[in-house]
Amino acid sequence: MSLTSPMRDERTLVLQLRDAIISYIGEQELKPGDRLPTEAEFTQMFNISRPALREALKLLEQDGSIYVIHGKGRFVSAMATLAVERPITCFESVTDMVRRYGYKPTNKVLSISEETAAGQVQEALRLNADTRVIRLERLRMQGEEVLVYCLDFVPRSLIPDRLYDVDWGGSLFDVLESYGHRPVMSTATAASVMLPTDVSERNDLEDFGPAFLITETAYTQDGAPVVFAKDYHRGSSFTFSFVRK
Amino acid sequence: MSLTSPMRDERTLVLQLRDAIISYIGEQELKPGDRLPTEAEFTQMFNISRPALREALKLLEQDGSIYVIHGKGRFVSAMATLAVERPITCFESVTDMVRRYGYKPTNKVLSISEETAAGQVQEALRLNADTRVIRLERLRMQGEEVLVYCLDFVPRSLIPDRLYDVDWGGSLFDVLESYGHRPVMSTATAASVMLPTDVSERNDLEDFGPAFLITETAYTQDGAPVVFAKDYHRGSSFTFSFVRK
DNA sequence: TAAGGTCAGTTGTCAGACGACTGGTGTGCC
DNA sequence: GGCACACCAGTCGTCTGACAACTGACCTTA
Repeated sequence: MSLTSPMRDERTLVLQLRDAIISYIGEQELKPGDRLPTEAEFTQMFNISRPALREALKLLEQDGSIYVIHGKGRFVSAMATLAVERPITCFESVTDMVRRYGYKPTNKVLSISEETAAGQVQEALRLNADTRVIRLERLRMQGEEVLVYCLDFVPRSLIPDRLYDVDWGGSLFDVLESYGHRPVMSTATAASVMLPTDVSERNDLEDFGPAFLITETAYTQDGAPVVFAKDYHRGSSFTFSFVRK
Repeated sequence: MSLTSPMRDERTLVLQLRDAIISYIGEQELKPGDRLPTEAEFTQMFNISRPALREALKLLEQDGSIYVIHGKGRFVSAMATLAVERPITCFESVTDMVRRYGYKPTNKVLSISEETAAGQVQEALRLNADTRVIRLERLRMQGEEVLVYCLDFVPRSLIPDRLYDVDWGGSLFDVLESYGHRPVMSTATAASVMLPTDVSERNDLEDFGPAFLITETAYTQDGAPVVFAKDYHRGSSFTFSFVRK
């Protein structure tokens, strides 16, 4: 059993190993509680050194796929069989998320404006009291049906162009990336709420029903907050999955 | 800088190291993008070997707290500063979760019965068509207010006692643990819904409002599903946090 | 001046060794 | 015969030392 197809160098050996072990568990149809090959067997199988193998195994231990008993061996854990395709903990844009549900959404910009950061927005984006932010209000539609009502805030300084020169109809993350502020992760909270009455009245959304609200602050790789968002997902159209451990 | 207070052996060295590095980042007030000490420096600092250190660093890489550039060094990532206290991805009983929100909940058993598994329940618990399950319906109350409406299903075979000999007023997980079926993880989905009308009518919950529904299948360490649950959390009382990356 | 080579610093990988823990086996004592 | 204990093989935990590969800066040279 070799690791990479000849020409593929790709990533670091340890990550390849980790995936190879996952594949091995799948191919051998190992069930939770089953014993894994020993370190010695794995190193021979993949023809790699023990430290490299151990780093890969440690990764699997950390995410709970396997567990180890000193002096006995390593064993498949329940987690290994509980792969959720695309959990809520995966960072992605609303646009991509909606598409994944099989929708072909169109975006409708309700309003784009500039204002002074305050309260929740100011705090999340770590701004001074008098800092300007862009306020973007959009609807994600599937045909005539509103799927998500999105309210985004971005520090004005990140986008030095005129507001009307920017295409707000696509993914906000793409816009930010084009200005060198690509968000890569976020902290978020989820709650179940009704749409704010002013929003539902203005947009004829009285029948929107219970909304799945994700309040999210997105950060760049170097830790700078670049977006504060409140996304109201139509409850009857979205279900979010995840693993708890 | 030593690792453990003298008498503390506790866990494996690598895990101690991981936490020590996290502490180091905190103490030195390293910000995202800052460079970490080299492997050589760390091994001297903690007086441990390089393989052990590398395993610890790999763990931090995996969860995104740090990133590495071959030939340059390791750097603090944004994730390191985004610690969420108790994310939704942490497996815990509804009882514990509610307590964490500062409530002192009382449990009210609405009904306990036995029925034949079917549909969603049968599928989640991987049961045959004619298998018996326990159906447990409860309310978590704070004073007179209902916080959560819980509907649980457990394979009958896991609890060989008479239903009325069991105390269902506490954590269901505790009951299962006492029979040797402690759940340790789960797969779950979250959605925003209204309470089923029969539930709200029977329990006088017409004003419950939008509910945060967590549909969860819990598993033991060896991968056996032991609980299928639908927990309707009062939307105005609960917010769930998590990190996306 | 610009292109290229060289070198120190850092991470990636390898090899071999010994310590620590687990479970089973066998022995000796009662 | 039964029980307690010592021993031993198997496995994971940790250490030491070494070399390869990559990065960036410096130096040399055309």
